[in-house]
Amino acid sequence: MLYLKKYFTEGLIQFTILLSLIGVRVDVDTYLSSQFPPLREIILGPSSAYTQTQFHNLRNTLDGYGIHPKSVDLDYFFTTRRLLNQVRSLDHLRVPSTELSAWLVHRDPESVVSVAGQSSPSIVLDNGNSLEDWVLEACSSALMFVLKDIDLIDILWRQDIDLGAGREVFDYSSRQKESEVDKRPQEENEDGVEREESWRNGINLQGGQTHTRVDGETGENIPEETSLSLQECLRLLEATFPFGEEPELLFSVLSLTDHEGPSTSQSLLPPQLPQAEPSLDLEQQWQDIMAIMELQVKIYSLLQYFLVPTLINQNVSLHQASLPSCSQEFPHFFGPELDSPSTLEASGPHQPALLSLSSSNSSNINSTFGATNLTGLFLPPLLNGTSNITCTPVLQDPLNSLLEEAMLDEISLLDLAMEEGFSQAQAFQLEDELDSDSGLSLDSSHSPASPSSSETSCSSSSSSSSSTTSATFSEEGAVGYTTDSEATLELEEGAVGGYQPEYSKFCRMSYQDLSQFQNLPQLENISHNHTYNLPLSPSSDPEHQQPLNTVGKKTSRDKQQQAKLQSPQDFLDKQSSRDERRARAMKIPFSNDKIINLPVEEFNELLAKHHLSEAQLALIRDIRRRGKNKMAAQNCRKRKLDTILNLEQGVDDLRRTKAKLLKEKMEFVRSIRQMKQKVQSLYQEVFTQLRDEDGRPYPASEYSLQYGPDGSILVMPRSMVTEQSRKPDKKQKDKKK
DNA sequence: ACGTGTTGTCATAAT
DNA sequence: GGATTATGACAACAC
Repeated sequence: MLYLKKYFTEGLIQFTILLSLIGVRVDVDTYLSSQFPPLREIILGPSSAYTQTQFHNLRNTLDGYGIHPKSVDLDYFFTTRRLLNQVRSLDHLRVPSTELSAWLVHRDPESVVSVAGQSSPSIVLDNGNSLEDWVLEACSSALMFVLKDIDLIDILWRQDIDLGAGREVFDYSSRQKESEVDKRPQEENEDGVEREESWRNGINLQGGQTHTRVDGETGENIPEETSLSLQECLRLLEATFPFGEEPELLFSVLSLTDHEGPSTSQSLLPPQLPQAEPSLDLEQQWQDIMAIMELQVKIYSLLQYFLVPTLINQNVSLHQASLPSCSQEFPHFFGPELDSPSTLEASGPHQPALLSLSSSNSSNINSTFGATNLTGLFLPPLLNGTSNITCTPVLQDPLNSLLEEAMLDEISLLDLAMEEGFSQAQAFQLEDELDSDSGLSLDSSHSPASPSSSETSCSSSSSSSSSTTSATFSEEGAVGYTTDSEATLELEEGAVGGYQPEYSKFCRMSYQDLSQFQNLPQLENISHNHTYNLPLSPSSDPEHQQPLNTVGKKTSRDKQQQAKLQSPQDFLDKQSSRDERRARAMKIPFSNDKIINLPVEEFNELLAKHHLSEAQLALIRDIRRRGKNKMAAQNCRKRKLDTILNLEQGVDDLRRTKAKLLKEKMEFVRSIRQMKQKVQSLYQEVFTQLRDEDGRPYPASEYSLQYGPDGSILVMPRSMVTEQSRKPDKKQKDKKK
């Protein structure tokens, strides 16, 4: 059981991320919600650590967790939670819910590009399945991606064969042919139709139990049965794709996989692979997964050699396909961060992704759990330093889409830099602009009132509940209390008791709550030594005043103050708020806490019970007004701060969106440019083959092809075209085409 | 001494 | 209309 638990706690997160990277959506909700609530908390974030507190309202709730109808908590609670989740989701790798679906690129008999995961039923992880089955499924999926990539390379080769002039048998051990193909993208128009068809056949991938191979000579689909086991595949791949070797080796493998016996020519595994290899232990599977990832990186890097411009025009993701050299041009974009010690630490064996997840917040996600670091988590430094995955030309596979979402920012920068000819300095500038704050210096990780700090405080206090300090906090729920003795007093008096302990359970903190922890070592540098006259504090009763700092070691300032004190009464006066001192001076017979926090009816009853002078009544009303206003001011400030933070986040979101849209725009522009080139080449080809009645070619200087309104194509003298084009602009565009 | 951040308080408007 | 809340402005205070 420990064995399983170890893998679950340390490996589940990594597995989830890994599988997400390779295109497998994992349902972790079942596990997280029913079995591992802490994990869910770590991944999805604390649920309510960023909500403000209104002490006077808590007493009206059943358990301290409810929200007063008039409280801003009501909408603020949900809004904050939602926004926080959104913020977290921005940079976190998203953990999809409710299903495990493997995108298995497959090849179907209808010669249509399809992705199995889009239509195939999802594999839902339920608790009935063993983890081993799940792991094996994952391995199978990962392997299928590797093999899919082999198919892709295979296809590319067949593409070259089909497009070759003589359809000669290709020498797989030579890349000379590839270079030749590279050099003649425009010379194959004669074979364009067939080439298109060949491409469709070649790219026709499918996952499943059968592997349909496209015959290089006839173009027919040849179904093949597959029986290669996971181990066999891994051994084959590992033995054949050693790192650092030349691409020629890959060709040899492709030759084997495509043309030799059944033991090597079948690439896709049956989904019931766990049954095929039930003896594989989890560690082996994990190593296999890592090996697969490494192999994928290798294959992706090798794929860069194969991309030819003609393929870009087919069905290859343009922006992916056009980045074959980005790793060489911009290694520093990913390299330093990936190789940074923090990344290595985060991906260490003892604290894998968990620490990064739990400690990250909206402001430092990029540095702890960003997409870039995700690659760093799973890719060997030597390879991920070149970020092959992000820049690798691949077909429209789920890895691509997932990576694109997770690494959008970085990729966008790279794309912008390369596509638009940005200088590296410009790219860095844009990156800094995207990453930088809005100048407000509201990094939540440093703000005492920020959600992250609140969460930290909560976790720290709850995690050390055995200590004297936090014991006071957790037992009395005295968030915001000045002393634990006061809390005890409050309980004894029962004035507003009954809700503080429940309140503490949920670790909700008010705006000023951090003052409670100012003596905690880890928080000493955060909070000033302001002592609040908090509404819940019963310290207003002079007779019950106790020295402060019973919850921790005294600060030097407190010691100095205490040294200066000449009497206990002076000390009490020093520690009391002005209103408390006034109340004491006026001999108000009840606490300021009651004055401030009692509901109006009880407050009036309280006043009626005692015979008070006008001065006392006026002071009591002032105390109540000021006390409520003080809380209101605190809430107001907290709201203001939150608003600023949210706006800041909104600015970041908009910047990301802008970068994404810019990237898409560049892709479209490039696509249009390529289409125009293609149309132009077709135009030239058609035009040069046109002959007049005498069999002579039309001189290009005098004639041009024009699209008729009914779709026909006409040969027109340029003089006529010029006249027509003077009127509408559209025709001029047509003329250019 | 000065700047900055935090907090309490007041005045006022809004609820 | 009174009670409460929200918020800008100011002052006091701590660092």
